[in-house]
Amino acid sequence: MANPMYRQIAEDLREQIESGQLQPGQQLRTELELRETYGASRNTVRDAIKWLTSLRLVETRPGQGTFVVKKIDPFVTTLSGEPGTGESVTYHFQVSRHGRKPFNTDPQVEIQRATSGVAAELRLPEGTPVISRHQRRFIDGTPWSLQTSFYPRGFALQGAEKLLNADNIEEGAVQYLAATLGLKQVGYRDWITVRAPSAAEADFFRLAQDGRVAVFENFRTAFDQTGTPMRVTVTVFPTDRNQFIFDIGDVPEPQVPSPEDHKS
Amino acid sequence: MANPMYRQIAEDLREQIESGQLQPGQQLRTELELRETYGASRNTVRDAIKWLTSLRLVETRPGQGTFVVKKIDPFVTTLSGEPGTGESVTYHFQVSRHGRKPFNTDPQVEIQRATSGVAAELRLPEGTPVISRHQRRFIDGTPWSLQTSFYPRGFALQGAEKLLNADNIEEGAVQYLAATLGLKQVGYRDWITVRAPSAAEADFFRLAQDGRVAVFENFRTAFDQTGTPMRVTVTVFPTDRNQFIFDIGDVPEPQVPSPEDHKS
DNA sequence: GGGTATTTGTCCGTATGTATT
DNA sequence: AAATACATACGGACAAATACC
Repeated sequence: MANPMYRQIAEDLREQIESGQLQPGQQLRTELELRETYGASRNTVRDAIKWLTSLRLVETRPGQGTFVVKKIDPFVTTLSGEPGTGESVTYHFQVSRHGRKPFNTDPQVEIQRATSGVAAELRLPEGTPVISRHQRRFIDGTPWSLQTSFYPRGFALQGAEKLLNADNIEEGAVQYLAATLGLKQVGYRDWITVRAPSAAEADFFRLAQDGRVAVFENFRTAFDQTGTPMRVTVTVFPTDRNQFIFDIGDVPEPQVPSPEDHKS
Repeated sequence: MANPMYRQIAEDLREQIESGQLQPGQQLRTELELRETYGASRNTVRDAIKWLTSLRLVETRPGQGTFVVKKIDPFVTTLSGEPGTGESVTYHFQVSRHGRKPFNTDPQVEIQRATSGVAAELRLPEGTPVISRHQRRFIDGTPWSLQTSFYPRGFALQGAEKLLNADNIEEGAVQYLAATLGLKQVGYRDWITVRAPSAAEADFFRLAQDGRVAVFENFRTAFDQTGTPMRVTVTVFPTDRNQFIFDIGDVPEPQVPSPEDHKS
């Protein structure tokens, strides 16, 4: 089947991993030992390990060894909250259900020119200045997501000055905009894609730089009562530790669904 | 920065790709030529190419060369249809909006024992026999998704015999179950994860076997008017050609959003 | 169909560097 | 400081896939 020798070695090791003979977190035998075991050269053994690395089954640590990857207990985020609920509230709710502690850095606020994507969503000409509020978000100390919200700059001039403050808006941006500008968020659209992380993202999330772990990118466009987009939020999540739930229509209470149950 | 030579070579090639100097689909110079260009050994050049491969920037074709990956015009699927709408209808609607032609194989119907995940979602004991209906789905000839729906076996005995037929249920399974068993689908929960493809999945989707392109796995649990799960649908989509939309609350009409606009 | 040139894939051996313990 | 283990880099040989004549 898998003719080349390095694939056969990889297949053998893979079976040991998937059968539980090699446990998550456990160290494999060293390259020199595996060379003896399989009667191959060290480079061929390394090719086998690279193959398993690409499959995200093992990871190598210089000076230490090769280890079976530990599955991260995933962060499960319900993205279908109430339409009038902002991101922070929605996320906070979901996360605290698991008894986990989220932590957000204070937002980094900038006036930026809208990129084509953000401009199109906000129905503004490309390059229009917008308010950008960027946050890094952790759960129990683990890097969880990078989030940037974009608002039309006019919002700040029309009475929503807090958007320009580098503080969390305690009452939530949704409530704040409703109170100050009379903008009610009546709905939103989530657009979910997957791509390779940028170098900065890989660094923040402590992912390998080679892109083997991808990231979700979620574009959320929120609409006010007139059907006008009032905000675009871009959130990036590593795919190795995040899962999402959307409830559509009438769905009974969660029963604390366990991610462990979700395997084909 | 990226000290090792192969990373420097990779970085140089990457800039050529991202600057557009090397166009999608275009062939890179051969390994032998790059060896001359960079004054490195062929193996070092190959390491650089492997790095770019892992980042999904290039792909190699034996006997032909190395090519800049072409971005696939993505299939955008709206997963938040009406709660009373089945998968086939929802997907069909979305896809035809783009003037694309979906094609589903006839379902492969089996009685299987529920795995732990499916059993938990259907609230059945693990190992309970369930009806499994599996389809391969294409758009314009491109492998698009693999879908398996699971129903309690009792449904067939109670009057919904068509569930056991290896034919598409023309009126849609949702309408059929409403007509025969009085089960109205009032809502569903989508649970979205990302993982490496199995060998069979990589084969079907024509993905590399090394898992560098991941797949979405969506677990959809549908509920009837009593809040009881009536179906679990597991759908697998390659992440290199699929994106998803969820509309929550009041969202204005699509305006045919272009995926090209969605880049950070 | 067969043969040849081209290009990537596999496998080996060796030497040295770097990270960790 | 020494030992261990993976990372980088080189050079060489042959195999396999593809394209072209």
